[in-house]
Amino acid sequence: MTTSAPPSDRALARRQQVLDAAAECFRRRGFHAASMAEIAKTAGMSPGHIYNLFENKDDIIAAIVEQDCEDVLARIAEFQQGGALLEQMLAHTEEAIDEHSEVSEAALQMEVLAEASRNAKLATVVQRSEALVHEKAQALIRQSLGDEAASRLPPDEILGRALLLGALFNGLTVLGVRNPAMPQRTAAMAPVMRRVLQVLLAP
Amino acid sequence: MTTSAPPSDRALARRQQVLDAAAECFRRRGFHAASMAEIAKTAGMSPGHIYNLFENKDDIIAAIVEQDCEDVLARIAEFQQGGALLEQMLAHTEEAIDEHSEVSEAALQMEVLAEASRNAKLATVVQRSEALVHEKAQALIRQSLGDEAASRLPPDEILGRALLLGALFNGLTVLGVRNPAMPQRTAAMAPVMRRVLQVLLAP
Amino acid sequence: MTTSAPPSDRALARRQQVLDAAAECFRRRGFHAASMAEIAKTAGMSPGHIYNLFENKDDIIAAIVEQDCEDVLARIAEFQQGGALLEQMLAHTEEAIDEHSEVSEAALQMEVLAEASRNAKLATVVQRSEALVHEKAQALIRQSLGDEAASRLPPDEILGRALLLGALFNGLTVLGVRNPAMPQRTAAMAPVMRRVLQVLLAP
Amino acid sequence: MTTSAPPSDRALARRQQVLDAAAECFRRRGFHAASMAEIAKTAGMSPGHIYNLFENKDDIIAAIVEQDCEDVLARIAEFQQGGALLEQMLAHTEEAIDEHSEVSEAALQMEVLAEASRNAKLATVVQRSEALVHEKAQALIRQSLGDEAASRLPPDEILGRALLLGALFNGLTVLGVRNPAMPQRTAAMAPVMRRVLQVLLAP
DNA sequence: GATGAATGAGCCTTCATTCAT
DNA sequence: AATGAATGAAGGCTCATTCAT
Repeated sequence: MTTSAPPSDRALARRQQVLDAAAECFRRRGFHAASMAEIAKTAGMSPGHIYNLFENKDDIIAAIVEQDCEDVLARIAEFQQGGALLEQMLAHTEEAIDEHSEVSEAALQMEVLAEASRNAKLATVVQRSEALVHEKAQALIRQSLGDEAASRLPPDEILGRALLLGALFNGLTVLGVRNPAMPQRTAAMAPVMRRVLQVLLAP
Repeated sequence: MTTSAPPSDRALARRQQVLDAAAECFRRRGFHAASMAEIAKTAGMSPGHIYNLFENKDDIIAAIVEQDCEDVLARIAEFQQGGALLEQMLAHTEEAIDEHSEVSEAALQMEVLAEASRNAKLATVVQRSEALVHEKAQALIRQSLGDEAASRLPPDEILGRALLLGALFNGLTVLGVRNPAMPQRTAAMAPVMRRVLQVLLAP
Repeated sequence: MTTSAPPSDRALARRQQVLDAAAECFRRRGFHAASMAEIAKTAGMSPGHIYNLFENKDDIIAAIVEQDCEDVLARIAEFQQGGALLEQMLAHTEEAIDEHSEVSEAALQMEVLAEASRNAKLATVVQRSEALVHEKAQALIRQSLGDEAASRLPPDEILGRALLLGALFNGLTVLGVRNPAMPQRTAAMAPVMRRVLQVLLAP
Repeated sequence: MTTSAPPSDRALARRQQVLDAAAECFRRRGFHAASMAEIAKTAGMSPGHIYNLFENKDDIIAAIVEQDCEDVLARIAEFQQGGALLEQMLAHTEEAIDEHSEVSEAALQMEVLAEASRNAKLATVVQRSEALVHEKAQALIRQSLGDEAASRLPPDEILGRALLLGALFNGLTVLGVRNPAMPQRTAAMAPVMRRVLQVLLAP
């Protein structure tokens, strides 16, 4: 019943095909409206075979979230090697805003979160992902402040900054759905955002 | 097809029953998983009768969003009469955080947004709601700054502040789902949040 | 439970309103697609009240068929007083063709017949109507031939002619549905029809 | 959405199962009263699977009509090879009458026609079927008359004869519903019918 | 590994009919 | 006599999932 053997390389590649196809379908149609048949067709395989690679539909979206999480961690790692965090973010504020509020990606995020609030397995994945990201984010902030300065702050200060920074970016995603296509949005937000980033990242 | 006569008081009360029941079901199960039968049962009426009060299932969630919008506007109006905005928010930071990140309400919000990105009718309602709220929020910020100070700011400055403030609160909602039940969350965020609010609301 | 008192004049008029409205709705939408709500609205009364006047939806269509039958009998009676049958029909061949193949009426006829083949009550009405019409038609043919000539024919000859005449007109109705809007239809059929009528009605 | 690949032999056989089952159910209960569940059961498969073979319920009845049409065309082709048309018809008049007025088949015809007058897709199929049959019928009549004789007739004469012949047989079908089970019906009509056929098919 | 035919539970919606007023 | 709110059964259809091949 349960998969026992370790997945072969071939199986891994097939899994990735499904993940890519599913992400595309979910973005296009939403999690519920995308049918396994459609995903199978997009992935170039039969519906039945997907069940040799994934437990069920929920399992697919969980795997997508896990992969997204790794992307975010990789992103953070880049920052970590890029030197002064604050300067980097100030330099790419507009891009960051645009990227987070891109609507089709934002829609998928909402879908995932809605689903996570009542699907235990997905909730686990989402929360683990969140935990990992927060941990890294705190490390990044701490490093950016310098160890001395960081150690002089109140104990939860770094946590609070990381949480709020996360909230801010997630809020941009929500904005992407609630208010798509306002032309001056990015331009209006950027200067304000820069001041907020100062507050969150400066010593 | 649609009822043309203005709905009677009785019908209005019945509609409200359905809206309350539906909101509860959507929170509990999600929009797709909540069946009309379940909503009907919760509302204490037959499934068929719901269709005398609402066009269809989509119409129900649209009405819920409209009502939420009115609640938010009422909330903003209270602030408007409560005097200095910044002081009020600084005084209630913890409450605001807790309230926005309450998980069952947050789940419903995610559901609505996910649905809105693919359902034209709902999208219209969500976007109109967003527009109204933003308008009021800008008025509130302008009033809070004082007319002189406001007029001296760059043209999109107020817009940018309102957008970011909105994003921040929506981000708290997302946090409510991604990271439910971290005990020190509110305590850790509040001081940081207060500094951010200063940046967003001070002259 | 059962209606006991004889229907008042007012009730009779209300019944007629319903019959007219229902006939209109059935023609427009078909028997199944026309809802009692629509009929009620068209008749200018509430759905509930229709059930004070008719047993149920089937009862309405049965009453319509009965009324149609009376119309046909009246039509035959006119012919009976109009003198030579054959000459009358030859003079109005085109009209008769057009009238019988008019599509919206034809559609209703099909609906009724389809329904009659499995609704016992309606079947009774339809068959009684058919019997009455046939009887009158035979009388008409007999009268048209003259009693002497008629008496010299084989016993079932008149019956056969009446049946075939009926079939022919019903066939035009079917044609109205199977082949609506062929411009030259009437013109092409009329001369042939006249020759057939000669065969059916001449001594 | 729709299956693009050509249906396999297996699929074709399954389709036929459904068509046979549906025709039986429609005859027994009527188009509207026959449920997909009943059809599925009769066809020995699950309701869901029918939708792998047919677009929807309407599509099934359309396919039935198309098949009927082919049967009729095959019938006409037999006549075409059987030599003198008039003689053949005179020799089989009784059978033709009985066959056309067989009640359960007649009921299905009525149902189809009623439905066709309101369902665009079905209407197309019915009208195309009618057109094909008429074309063949005219060819048959023309051939039966001999080319010389046919060419000497007025231009719409053949069309008129074909239309009337069609009407006559369709009228028999209606008779099958309006007047089922009159014992002497066939015997009474046959001689009259033979004289009418002379008029329609003789030079 | 891979297919795709097949299942069947369950959903939204409609509508004839009833009944309290 | 008349209303129209309310019922609830039933229908067409979808789709995640299974399984014989």
